[in-house]
Amino acid sequence: MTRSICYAGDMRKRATAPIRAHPYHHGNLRRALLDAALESIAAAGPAALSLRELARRVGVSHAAPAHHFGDKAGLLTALATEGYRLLAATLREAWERTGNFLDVGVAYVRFSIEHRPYVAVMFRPELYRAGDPALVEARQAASELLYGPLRQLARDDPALDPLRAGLAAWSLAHGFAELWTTGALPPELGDDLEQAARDVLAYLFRPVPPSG
Amino acid sequence: MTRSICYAGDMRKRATAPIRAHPYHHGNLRRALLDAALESIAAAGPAALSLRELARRVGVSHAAPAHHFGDKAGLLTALATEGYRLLAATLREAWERTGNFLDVGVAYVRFSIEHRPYVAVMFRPELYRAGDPALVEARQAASELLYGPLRQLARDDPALDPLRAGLAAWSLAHGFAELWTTGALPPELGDDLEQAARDVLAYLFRPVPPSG
DNA sequence: CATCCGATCTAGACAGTGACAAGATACCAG
DNA sequence: CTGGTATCTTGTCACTGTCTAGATCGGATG
Repeated sequence: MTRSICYAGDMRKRATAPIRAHPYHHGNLRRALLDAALESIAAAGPAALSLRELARRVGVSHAAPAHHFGDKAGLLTALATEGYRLLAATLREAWERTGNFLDVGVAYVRFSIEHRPYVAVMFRPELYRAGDPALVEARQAASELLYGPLRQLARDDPALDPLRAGLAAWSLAHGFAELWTTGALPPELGDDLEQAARDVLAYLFRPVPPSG
Repeated sequence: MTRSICYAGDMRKRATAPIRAHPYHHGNLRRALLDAALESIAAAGPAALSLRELARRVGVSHAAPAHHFGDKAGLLTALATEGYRLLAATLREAWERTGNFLDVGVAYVRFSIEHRPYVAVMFRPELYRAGDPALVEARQAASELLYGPLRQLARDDPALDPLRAGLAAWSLAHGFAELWTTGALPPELGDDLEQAARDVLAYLFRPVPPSG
């Protein structure tokens, strides 16, 4: 989470207006609500999310969120979209930096853990509007970055079906991340996520030449 | 779901009492509520679950569920426990019937799809009491059935770390099932779950002898 | 500078929810 | 028949999401 939060008591406001606890216009309420939602989800999951509590925490009235997101589902749709964009950026960076397929998988796992609030929403489509155009576009972009590297790998090994092999890799990374976050994993695995992910992911495509 | 449901208008009641729409004692309210919950979760996910609506659908007062489960979390704890027991039975059956490791994975995927309501609760520990003794026991039993077959496989191939290899298999099956249910998979994969799962799971341990 | 207009936020109200307390009913052991 | 306990009901409370109407601000237009 690299974004900075712009709260109500912003310095810009104080220069022109007398000190007020609650200026009428927040400045960047949309972002503040999203950040508050991420915090809340990190603490108690998306099911326990309360729009009114977000509003309280940010210092606006209970109906203010509705204007920016229309709906609770609207807010979660925005979060999911942002999550898919962030995921796509993460995967692209990993692929361009290492050119290594395994590292993309590890990056996927790391993203799932470090940005758990996003992922907790992204893969619960019943919570948001899964047909939203911006969301669909962001999701497809992220998906493409998962399959792209695989197509390249399939050129070297004709026995590899890029679709199913990619799906296997995606499933493996996704499942490992989910099992890790739900705490379902045995403690003998240790707490070094990076190493554990690498060890486990390596079981896929073992016979494939060094790059994998 | 092999259990039969005992609803309010049971024949036994009618013999001794005049025809009543709502006899005071339901007969098997606990099971009826669990079944209603499964239906509701199948339709709208566990987040949208409403105890009062369950009570209405079963034909009891809004506070009746509290007596059997104490709490909404209590009901979900019961569901998760039951889910883990069912999963354990499914995996055991698959392993004893086929002795094939891949088939256990396929059974896991099939369970995740066919009993989606259970799984939707089981892997969202923030929704229930994850420390509940009965639940912990059921979860460990299911987990053991995932690792057991792997230990046997590791005897043939010393290079196999049973823990991490088992985790890879579990992650792969779990991730595939989750991606399938969220509809995140490309349509080119077809709609034959059994075949798709087999194809994808087969990418793990390819070099391992035929039994895997 | 004055004015208007749209974007942003507030205030109030409503039905629905989970949880709690107190009471009613049914069943069962004695 | 009777007392006691498990089961269920009724009433209530604070809280939530959503809807309505209204207040306030900021910036563009004249």
